[in-house]
Amino acid sequence: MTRVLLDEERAAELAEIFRLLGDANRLRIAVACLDQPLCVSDIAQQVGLSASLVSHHLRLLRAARFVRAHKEGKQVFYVSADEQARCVIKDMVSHVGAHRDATDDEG
Amino acid sequence: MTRVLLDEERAAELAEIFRLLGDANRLRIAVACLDQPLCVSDIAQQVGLSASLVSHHLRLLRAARFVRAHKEGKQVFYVSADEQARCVIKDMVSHVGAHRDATDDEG
DNA sequence: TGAACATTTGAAGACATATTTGATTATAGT
DNA sequence: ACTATAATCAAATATGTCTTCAAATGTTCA
Repeated sequence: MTRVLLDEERAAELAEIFRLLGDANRLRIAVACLDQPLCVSDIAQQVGLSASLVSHHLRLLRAARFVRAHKEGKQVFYVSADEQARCVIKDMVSHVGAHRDATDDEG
Repeated sequence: MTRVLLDEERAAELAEIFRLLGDANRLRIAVACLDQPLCVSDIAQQVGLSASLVSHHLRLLRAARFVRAHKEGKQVFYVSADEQARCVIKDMVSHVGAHRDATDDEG
């Protein structure tokens, strides 16, 4: 049997991650950046939110190292920070039984 | 390549789960109930919170079917609802790299 | 320099949530 | 019936968060 231990400090860390993904808009933004870098306005259009609001959420996601950003001219592209960030989301999505799509050529 | 798709409705569902675990106290309560049923006062003592507050959080966890309850005399015991609920937490904990303990004989 | 675009920032408002406190219900034992 | 314990509930406070809006920053191009 495997017991999960969780002291106060670790609980706070873990809860912080959960809390961050606990907003539907922010979660959709995080998911949008899973597979390829997207600029703010593209994300905004994809999730149907204002660029300002998306930027606000991206700042939080970046602060928690869920996404990283790089600049190209006027635009700033955001993408999942690393494989662990992707795993956390993908595993959870599959846990809850969301749809997956094996296609590669449609976006 | 596997793309994760997330429509608005599904994002809201998933975010709801994340949000629920996004509070450190509530997360610790959920973790405490992972392996064995515990009554409210035991949980309260274990996490260092008032019984009232623990009860409050347990109500939310139960509403989301993260835990289930059964009564024994004056006490109400809470335990993780099912294997999926346990997986969601344990996977996340391991993702973040929390301690695990393989012992069986200490409580 | 000036205009147009992309993004960020700060402040304000609306809204939701966590926590405390005291009262209330339910159960067991005397 | 009375007491003690366990848990829940309701109201109130405090705290935090999401969102919007307007202004500001930085970039490209003419």
